[in-house]
Amino acid sequence: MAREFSPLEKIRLEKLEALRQRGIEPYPTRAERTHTSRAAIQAFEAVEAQGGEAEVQVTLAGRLRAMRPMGKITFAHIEDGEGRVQLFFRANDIGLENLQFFNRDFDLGDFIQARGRMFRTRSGEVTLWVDDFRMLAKAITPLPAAKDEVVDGEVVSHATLSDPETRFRQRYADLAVNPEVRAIFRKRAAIVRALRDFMDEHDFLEVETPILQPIYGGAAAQPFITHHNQLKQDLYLRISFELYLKRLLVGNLEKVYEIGRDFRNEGVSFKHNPEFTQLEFYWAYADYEQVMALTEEMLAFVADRVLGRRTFSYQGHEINLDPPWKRIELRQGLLDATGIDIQQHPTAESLAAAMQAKGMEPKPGAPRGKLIDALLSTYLEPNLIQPTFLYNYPRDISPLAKSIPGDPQTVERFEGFIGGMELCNAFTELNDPLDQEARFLEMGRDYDADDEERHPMDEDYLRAMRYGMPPNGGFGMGVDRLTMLLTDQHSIREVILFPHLRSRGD
RNA sequence: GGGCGCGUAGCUCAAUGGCAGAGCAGUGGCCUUUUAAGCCAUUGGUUGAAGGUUCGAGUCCUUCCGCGCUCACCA
Repeated sequence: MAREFSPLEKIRLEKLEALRQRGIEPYPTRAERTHTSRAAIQAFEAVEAQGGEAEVQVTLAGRLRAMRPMGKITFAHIEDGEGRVQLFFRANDIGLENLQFFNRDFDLGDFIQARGRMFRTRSGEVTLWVDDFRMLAKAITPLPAAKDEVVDGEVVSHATLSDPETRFRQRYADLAVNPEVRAIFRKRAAIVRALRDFMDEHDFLEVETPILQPIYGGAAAQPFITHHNQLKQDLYLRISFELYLKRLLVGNLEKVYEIGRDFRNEGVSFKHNPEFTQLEFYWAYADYEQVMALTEEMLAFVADRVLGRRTFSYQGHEINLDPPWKRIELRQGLLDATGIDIQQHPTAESLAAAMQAKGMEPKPGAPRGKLIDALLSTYLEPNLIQPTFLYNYPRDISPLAKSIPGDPQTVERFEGFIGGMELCNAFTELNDPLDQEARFLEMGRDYDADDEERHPMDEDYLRAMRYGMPPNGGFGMGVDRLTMLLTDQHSIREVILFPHLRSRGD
């Protein structure tokens, strides 16, 4: 099917043809630039501040974002990676014919290059006085461009692209016209950089482990399934890094971390995307208390680096990342929030009865761990605004965590919450291969690999553990959620460049 | 997957069941320090798609597509 151009696009295609008729290549191979917008303005202001007469000659490049032709002069703004700068064209300098050429055949959205000297206009804006200009790349489709107005020094945009569907499907257009969106992703990059620096500075080794896995594990999520043609083998996209990273501890890599993508074939929501970025680390000879302390240190470090301070606003709440975080034992937290002591209810039946007695509606047939998880999600999580660790979780929802000595039903596990949202999950890792095998069996893994209904036993992981795994603490954190917090975004889609959307036949 | 809501020009939005509109963008013209520049003129629509009710549907009904919120799901 041939591309259908809109009427607006057809006009621009005519201009493209007009350029070619003049012998001008609308997509030249090379560009020139001596200064960014900001550098040019700063260079001029520096000369100005010294009272100097020296001319600041520059060649700038960027995207045309505003044009104001006024007879025999034209003002325009171009935008580059650092900001905007005004251009001033005058028929006296470039010739009337060239000015009209610019006004007629150049459009908003085109990339251009302009040479000249910097000056300050009567109304005070540092501007490029253009003596030569050139097309760098013609835009055929008009940007959904807003018009900006400066009111009391604040930029007010009118008719900005705001439809979420268009913004996410055409993120390039969103980024091109919404500078605050670009700022979010710059901040995200700074967050990831800070996390990496923190781990490196603490002597953790960055590693990469398989995304395509014959047996998935490390979390209780549904996987995506794919297929290797030549090997005639189904493979899963990983749902966590955990089991591979802990194999590395068996290999005497004492401190390892990975930052990468996980894939979970589950519901999409404002805090769930099917693929998301996680940081996991495993730390030999540490326990969950040490991991808790390192978590506090890490987030304070990231905040210092990225924000320059440890407080920030999230959805109307002032959050403070100064250590130490609040610590609440899960049992006590649930007791305070619901009046139910989970310790008094060692079975699902007993706990469900207690919940019913409180007027709750526990899901029929749910195991005890699920009921506790539901209580946590409903009665605790939404209220955990300031950084808080919930710790000591029931064993039956934590098959990879080690029990508390003397309390086999409770494991050394914590989750960190900020802004009413789960951010991280960590525990003292189970390193007893026989106990691990028993837990896998309890969780429904099976040695009978022929039965497709059952999740196969990860025998290789157990073999690794049998070689001996040092005691260790492990940690996982959603990098997207951390970015949501530090950029004050309610939706995970706002911090993922190309969030998952249902495909559409265009 | 369930419930609720939304989908109108390139963008942002109007339109009691009764002629589909505005601002910006676009096009033509005037304008030599403007900055949402201004002034004059003007183009632009399968109202997400398909059916139905009605003399008449952007509006009401059904189905479908997509998006949002929410619930469920989610160690």
